[in-house]
Order: sequence, then structure tokens, then C-alpha cells
Amino acid sequence: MPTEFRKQADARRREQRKEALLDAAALVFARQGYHRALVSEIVSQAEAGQGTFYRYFRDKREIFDALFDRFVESVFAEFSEMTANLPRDVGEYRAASVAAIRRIAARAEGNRDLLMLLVREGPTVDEAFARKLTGFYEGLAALARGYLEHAIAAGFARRCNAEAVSQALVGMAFWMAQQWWQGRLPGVTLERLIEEMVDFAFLGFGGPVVVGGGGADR
Amino acid sequence: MPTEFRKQADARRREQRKEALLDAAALVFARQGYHRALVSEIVSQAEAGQGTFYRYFRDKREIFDALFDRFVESVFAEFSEMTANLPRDVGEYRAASVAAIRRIAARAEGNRDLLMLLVREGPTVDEAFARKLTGFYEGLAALARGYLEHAIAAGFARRCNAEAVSQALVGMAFWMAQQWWQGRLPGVTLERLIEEMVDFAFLGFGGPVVVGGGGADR
Amino acid sequence: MPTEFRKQADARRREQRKEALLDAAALVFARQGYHRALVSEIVSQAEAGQGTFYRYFRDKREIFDALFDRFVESVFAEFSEMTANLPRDVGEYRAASVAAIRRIAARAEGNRDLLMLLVREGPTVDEAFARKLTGFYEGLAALARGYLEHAIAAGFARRCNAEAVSQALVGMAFWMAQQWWQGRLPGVTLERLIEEMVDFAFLGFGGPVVVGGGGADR
Amino acid sequence: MPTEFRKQADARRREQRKEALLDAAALVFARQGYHRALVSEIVSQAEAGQGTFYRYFRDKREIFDALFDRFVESVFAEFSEMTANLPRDVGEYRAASVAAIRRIAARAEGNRDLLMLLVREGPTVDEAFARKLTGFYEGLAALARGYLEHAIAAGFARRCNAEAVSQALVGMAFWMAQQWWQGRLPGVTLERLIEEMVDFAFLGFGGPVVVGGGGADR
DNA sequence: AATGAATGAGAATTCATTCAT
DNA sequence: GATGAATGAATTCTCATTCAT
Repeated sequence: MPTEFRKQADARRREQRKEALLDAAALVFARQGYHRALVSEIVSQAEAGQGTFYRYFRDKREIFDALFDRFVESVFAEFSEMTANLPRDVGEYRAASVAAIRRIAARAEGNRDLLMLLVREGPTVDEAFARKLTGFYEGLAALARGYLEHAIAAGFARRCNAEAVSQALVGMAFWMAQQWWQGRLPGVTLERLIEEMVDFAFLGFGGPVVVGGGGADR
Repeated sequence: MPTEFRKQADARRREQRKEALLDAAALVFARQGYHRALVSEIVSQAEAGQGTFYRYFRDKREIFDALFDRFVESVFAEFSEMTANLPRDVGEYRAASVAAIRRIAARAEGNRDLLMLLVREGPTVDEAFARKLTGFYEGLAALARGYLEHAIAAGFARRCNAEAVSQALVGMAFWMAQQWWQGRLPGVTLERLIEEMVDFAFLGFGGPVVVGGGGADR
Repeated sequence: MPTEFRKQADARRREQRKEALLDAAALVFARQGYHRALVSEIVSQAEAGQGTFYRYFRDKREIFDALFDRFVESVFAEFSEMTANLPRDVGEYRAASVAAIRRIAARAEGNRDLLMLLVREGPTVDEAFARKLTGFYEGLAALARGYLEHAIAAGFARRCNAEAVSQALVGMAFWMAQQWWQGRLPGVTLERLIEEMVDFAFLGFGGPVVVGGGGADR
Repeated sequence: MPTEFRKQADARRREQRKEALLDAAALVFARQGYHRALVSEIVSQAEAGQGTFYRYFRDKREIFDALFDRFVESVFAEFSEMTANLPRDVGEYRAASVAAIRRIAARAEGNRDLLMLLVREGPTVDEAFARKLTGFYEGLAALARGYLEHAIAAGFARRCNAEAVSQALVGMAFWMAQQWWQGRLPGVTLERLIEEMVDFAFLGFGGPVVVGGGGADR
């Protein structure tokens, strides 16, 4: 008897409530860490009643999961746009990498607290969540590996162990992102940092000196 | 009264007790994570009474700290032996790096669970511990940076941003160690992994190709 | 406006709703017991909204009450038909008893779950309900006592304490009903059980033997 | 190091604590019923801390169980003394029954609240507890049945269905006990009630009349 | 010094009931 | 009238820490 209109209005309000709870949770988790965060703080942040929380999520664990899922979705949406055209030479490859990282960095900036939260607290939440997070990293590593193998096959990357190196790249990326966001790299701009990282990835620290460095000096 | 003898025996027993508690804590923390670990489990693992714990440590937090300190001490002892002779050319540098990482890897193997525990749980324990951990990483980065700057100054490393690159190296190292220990790199042997990492650090993945490219310069 | 017609239709629908809620409650209470039963389960069983429940009943307590009242009404309707003609000798008395119990048993069979629910959970609901239930038992005991006193007065029942014995009869009846329904009497048919109970009530277990024994004494 | 003396003192104090909690629970359960009883009330009644409760019992359910077990143990201890000598004729049988019931009644008097609690609330606690309680009743019924079958075999009890009749006896006993304790039998003394019950059990209400009636008919 | 029993503050969770739509 | 989302009071239970022995 309340029908259509009512139902839709309810569904909309429900959706908003859920989003509000997720936002509140992101804030509280980021502030206190997962383990110290209280459901009571999340609901008071979301201006909801204690019981309301449990209408939407089974427990603290589940909202953390939901937070992750919401985030991952948006990340892979971003990436999927990039996979379109593969680079054809080192120059294109490097330029594409810099551009990609810039975009990712910009995108990540808006999720900075959430991202650090997931990376930092995720492994301590739960066996299950740790696995989920690992899966996420593997996904990224697989992407990186695809690029790398293409480059090796195309002859403009060194014949290296793509499995290991792609993992190293992902690890480096997350590490540097954390360093940067925590202000642990005061001597560099973001722009510069990205360039440095890409150069390091392409050349190592010893790279050009051996050959080009020596040659260019002449 | 046999004060002197008795005193020493007591001190020795005290020391043993403390070690036993630390070992038990390492085990329990590694198994459950810091937050889920119970003092009651630590003491029962150490075959001590509940109250005994508090004779040796102020609280759960403090034993985690103590665990860390005991570990860090041993790590830097290891490193200090290595700082002795600086490499004189790229060959020496690379060889020294491989040798050093092998030694560290071997040493770390024995502390593998503890190390992963500290890296994983440390940042979630509390602000103070997170800072402590950061200090540890900075220390390692500083060591790496020293080497790197020496190499740059000596002309056998590329002129790069040593601050950023040394951080990247440390991050990569910890990341790869975790991947390796969690069996996430099934296609590589440890020996091979170390070589790959050093090559990647020296040459990047584009490295040798540049050489070949240099060949094109002819 | 079709006020009259509309009013009646509304009243009818209201009545149906209420019945549906009562039926749902009977089901849920029987399944979970009063204390573990949830209002939410009752309404979902009745395919009604949560709020609807409170339009018909003040609270969970009240619907239990209503359930009882609906039941008791029907029980006494049944009995009132029986009170008509009093037995004139032991044979009639016994025959009438067997017939009555058979009818009651048949009637009760359809309310078996509800009946067991009321007997089992009633005393734990609250003081007020416990009294109500006691009143019900007293009513039955009074009926039984009427019969018994008549029989004593008529000289075909032993001069016993009718107050106590009628209570004992009621207690025995409810007990045996529960045993039977719970399958705790696997060796007897219902028909046989009724006969046994009536014989036990008329003769005790020692009954006829006394007679024979008396004969032996001679 | 605290050794023997300390251990024994601790064990004794532990035992006392547990007893105190059981006593408190019996009181609170009897007052409020199982479902309305709060752990917090039990501990405050026992003058213990909230946490102390959980050192001794998993939850409210478990202490109810423990209460039951403590009670049942004492009941069967009582009964076992009685099984010694079986009666040889009706007179002995009746006299033994009256004596037994008197003793049981006296014994039960001291556990009156607990007994009523278990009988009333038991079936609503839990499937598992309901079964346990049923087992208890079955145990009593089995005892009664043993006596009855002996009497039948010995020829001083009527050839009746011992399974059904023994159940009826147990049911009657519990029912009458409750009636008596709740003051629902104001017109009878306990002494008289017992006699009446035994007479009813031996003779039914129609019993002697049949004999006498038969004689009068002549 | 060592022990482990006792404690209670604190957190999660449930569910009858209210209330806006 | 009907609905179901929202609510928060009420309860259970945990576990770090204290303390009597």
C-alpha cells in the first residue's frame, strides 16, 4: 500500500545512510586505527543511533571490508582506462609511466587517508582481510607485469624476472606513497619524486653512469 | 649470609625469566597479532603466573617495545661490521651489495616471524611505536644513503636524488622480504631473487637496453 | 461516500489481520519459546510490517495473552457441551470419562503445539500470566471436582478428598498429554493410554487386587 | 614456589566462591525466573565482581546447569538409600510408599524454591536443558516403574501398563508438589495430602467402592 | 619474588518500540 | 492504516591490571 514512490524514497535514504556510515567509518578508522576505533564513535560521527549501524553492517569488521571494496572498485575503474594503448618504445614507455603515476597520485591524493589506512591496518585486521589485501596487490602486480613483459618482448626493457620485478615496483610505489604522505621526504617535490622513481625504475641508480654517463662526459 | 652469590643467582634467574617472557611474547604476537594477543597467553606460554608478567613489564605495550629493542640491537650489530670498507668501483659495489644482502637475509631468516610481526603490526600499535619504527627505517635508509652518496661522489652511480632512492631501496627490501616469506614468489629461488633485486637496483629494468641503445649511438 | 460498506470491509480486513498475527505468533512462540521469540519474526511470518504489530497489540506480552484467551474460549465451549448429563453409576461414569477424554484428546490434537506452549512457557512469562494459567487449571479442577463429588455423593466413588484428588487428575492429564505428544510413551497407543489412565484413576494400581486379596483373606 | 599450602587454601576459597555463586544464582533465578535473571544480579547477590562470574561459569546457561546437577546428585543420593529392601505385601508397599514420600517431601522442602524453579523454567531454557530435565524425569519414572513391576509380579498390584502408570505417578507427584507449595491446597495438611495421594495411587477414586459396592449389592 | 584469583571498566550487540512517510 | 527504518536502553562478556597470600 505505501508503494513505488515510498519504496524509492526509502531506498534512496537507505543508500545515503550507508554512505554516511562508510564516510564516518573512514574518518574514525583513519584517526584511531582499526583496532582502537569504536562503533560508537562511527555512529556518533555519522549522527546515527547505535542500532542503526547494525542494520547496515554485521560488525566493525564488515564495514572495514565495505570500505575496502568501495575503494578498490574506483581504483580499478581508473586503471582500466589506462590499459588501452601499450607503449611502442622506451620514450613512450617512460612518458606513459610518468603520466600514469601522476594521474594515480592525483587520484590517490583524494583517498590518501583511506589508502594509508587500508595498507597499514589491513594486514592486522584478520587473516581473511589480509588475503583480500594480498589479492589487491597481486592484481596491481599483474598489471605491472603485463606492461613489463610487453616491454621486454618488444626489446626495450632488460630481460629480467618479471615476476619479481613487478612485485618490487608495486612495493616501492606503496612505500614511497606512504613516505611522501607522511612528510618523510621533505627535500623533494611530488613532481620530482615521480620523475626520480621512474628513472630509478628504468635505469637503477647505477644505470646510465656505466655507459652513457661515461660516454656523455666525453 | 651468602649475599653476593645469592644476588648473582637471582639476577641470572631474573634475566632468564625475562627472556622467556620475551620469547613467549614473540610467539604469541606472531601467531595472533599484537591486538588479539592476550597477556594470559603470553604468561601461559612462558609458564609463568599472570602477576609475574607485571614484575618485568609495565604492560602489553612495553613488552612489544622490548621485543623491538632486542631485535634492533642485533640488527645494527650485524650492520656495523659491514660499514668497515667502502667499495671502490661498480663491480665491488655490486658484489658487496649481493654479499651484504645474502648475509642479512640469512640473519633475518632466524627472526623472520618477529621481523614480519614488527613490520606488520608496529604501525598499528600506537603513535609512539610507529615513530620508533619509522626511526628504524630512517636509520636503514641513512645507511643506504651513505653508500649511495659515496658511489655517486666516486662517479660510479648515477646522479640521482639519494634521499628518495635510498628510501625506495629500503621499502623495496622490506616488501620483497615479506613477499618471499609469505611464499608469494614461487617461481624464484632466494639466490636468484637477490641477484634480481641488485640488478634492478643497479640497472632498473630498462638498464642494459640503454647500453644496447648506446651501441646504436655508434 | 460508501461509509457503511467501507466500514464493514475495513473491520473484516482488520479481523483477518489480527488472526494472521495470532497464527503467526502461535507458530513462532511454539518454535522458539516465548522469551526467544522475536516480534520481527512474528510479523515477517504474518507478512506484515513491524509497525503493524503495534496497531493490534500493545506488546509481545499482550499477543501471548490474546493467544491464550482465544484458546481457552474454545476449550470451555467444548466442555460446556459435556456438563449436560451427569452419570448415574460407575459404568456410566467410566464410559462417560473415556468418551470425554477421547473427545478432548481429539480436540487438543489440533492445538497441540499451542497447548504445550501455554503449559510450558506460561508460568515463565510473568506473574500475571502465571495467575491466569492457574485460574485455568483451577477451572478444570473445579469441573473435575464437581463430577467427583457427585460420584461420591451418589455412592459410586470412594470417599476421598475431592479437592486434592481433582487437582491430581488435572495434573496427571496435562503431564500425560505432554508425554504422549513428545513421543515419550512409545509402547502404548493413544486409545490404550486413555483406557489405562481412566482405569488408574478409578482403580489405582492396587485396585482390583485388593478385591482379589480380600477374597484370599477369607 | 607458593606450593602446597597455598594451593590448598586457594582451592578451598575457589570452592567456596563457586558455592556462593550457585547459592546466589538459585536465589535470583527463583525470584526472577531464568529469563529475567541478570548475571549482574547474581554477582551482586554473591558479593562478587562481574568478571568473577565468568571465571567459574561460561554464562548464565551454565550456572543453571550446574545448579541442576548439584541438585540431582543430592536427590539420587537420597533415593539410593531407599532401593534397599523391596516390600513384600500391599501393606508393606503402602507403608513404604507413605514413608518414602514423607522423607522426600521433607528433603524437598529444603530445596523447594530450587525445585520449583527447575521444573517451571527448565523446559524453556534450552533444547539441551529440556532434554536433561526429561532425562531426570525418566530416571524417576524408571525407579517408580521398578517398584510397580515388582508389585505386579508379586501379585499385589493390578496388571496395568507400568510404562504409562509410572509416568502418571511422577507427573502427579510434581504437580501436587507445586500445588502444595503454592498454597493451592488450603483445605489439606501435608500429612493428609500424602495419605490421599497414596490412597489414590493404590485405589483410584473408585477403588474400594467397587468392593464395598459389590458387597452392598448382595 | 611469584602466583593466580578477583576485579570492573569498557565494548559489542540485540531487539522491543517509536515515528516519519 | 500500513510500513519499515531508526533508535538506544539494556545486557552480556572480555581481559588488562591489581592485590592478597
